[in-house]
Amino acid sequence: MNWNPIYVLVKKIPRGRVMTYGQLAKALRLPGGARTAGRAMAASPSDQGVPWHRVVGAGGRLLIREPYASLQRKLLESEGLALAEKRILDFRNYEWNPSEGRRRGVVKKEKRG
DNA sequence: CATCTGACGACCG
DNA sequence: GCGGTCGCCAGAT
Repeated sequence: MNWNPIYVLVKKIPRGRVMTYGQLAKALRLPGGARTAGRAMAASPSDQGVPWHRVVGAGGRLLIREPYASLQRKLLESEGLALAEKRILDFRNYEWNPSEGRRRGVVKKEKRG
């Protein structure tokens, strides 16, 4: 199969969490950087369970264009993420790092006022 | 071969 | 915080 390491890593992103193209590139030391990750994602197979919607631009920006943009928004919202027009709100709380592995790493608790 | 176009990211104003 | 620009690299025309 096309076990592109990018897809392997993307598959590990937990539900309700996201990673950026740049993070993927950095984690896998992809030559060409984030664009390479983006190119791979654009060609991600739809029948291999790759949660492509969990990959977003730096800062939690939503970069995908229609018609997939709508689908991505829908999927992310269904996983509990709050979205603004062009980005994920409180992106920092959802960003996932492969090192977290099975660590809790869940949402950082907000300071109570 | 020249040029344009991206599922990008860092910078700058 | 937002839009514009530049650097990067592979594919398409």
